[in-house]
Amino acid sequence: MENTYYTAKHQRLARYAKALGHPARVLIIELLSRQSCCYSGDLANDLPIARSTLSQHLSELKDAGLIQGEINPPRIRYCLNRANWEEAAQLFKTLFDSQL
Amino acid sequence: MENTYYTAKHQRLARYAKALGHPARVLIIELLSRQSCCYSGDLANDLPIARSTLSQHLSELKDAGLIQGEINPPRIRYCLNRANWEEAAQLFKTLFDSQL
DNA sequence: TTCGTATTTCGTAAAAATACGAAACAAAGG
DNA sequence: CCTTTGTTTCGTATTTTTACGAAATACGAA
Repeated sequence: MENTYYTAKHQRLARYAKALGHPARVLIIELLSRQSCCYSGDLANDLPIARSTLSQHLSELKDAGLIQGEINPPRIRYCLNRANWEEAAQLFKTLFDSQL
Repeated sequence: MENTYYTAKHQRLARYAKALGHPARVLIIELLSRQSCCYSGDLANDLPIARSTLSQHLSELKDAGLIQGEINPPRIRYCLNRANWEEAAQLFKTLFDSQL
């Protein structure tokens, strides 16, 4: 991590961008940002992928910090991680605003 | 492409996001958006990777439509693709603004 | 306790991304 | 023509991503 070339911001931005780098994850995020929270099963109905694959995508979004899941047995409720979502929004905004 | 789940916007957003999903590419884009255009060799000095690897990253950004290169022998001048950059900015903005 | 529901983890396979150095290329200058 | 310069393409190796179905887990209800 002792890299003088990439700053923490570069790395975080890349991390968030990568998490959004698949249409399924974009759709998941879009659904979550519109209707607050969702259960994995509800998401499964809106996506053309196996539930295990959906679970993997959810894990990636979670690892990147964009979403969080709270257990609500026997289901798991996924919501945006608002704090990180705000950070990501800010990082992207700064990048896009920096043009001449 | 006949997928009723992912819209064209989801796919384009994912494409742009994926292109930004590596710190080297974030840095490249940041440099380009700040100082209009750059030569590949100049970028090489700011990045901790081999020139051939840089060339690959530039190709990916070009394939995603975020940058364009114009030949200026014996060098190649890379610039942002402004139209697509605007589109990407708009797509991200819409995504981030759609929260409750 | 056994069953049913919701979801994840495991095992695995195939494809894509990342990286490097060597070689190729294209154009200008000697 | 030969060399130098800037850059890309090729060949290759390693790692990561994407995807699926089967099995495991966790919990409430019967």
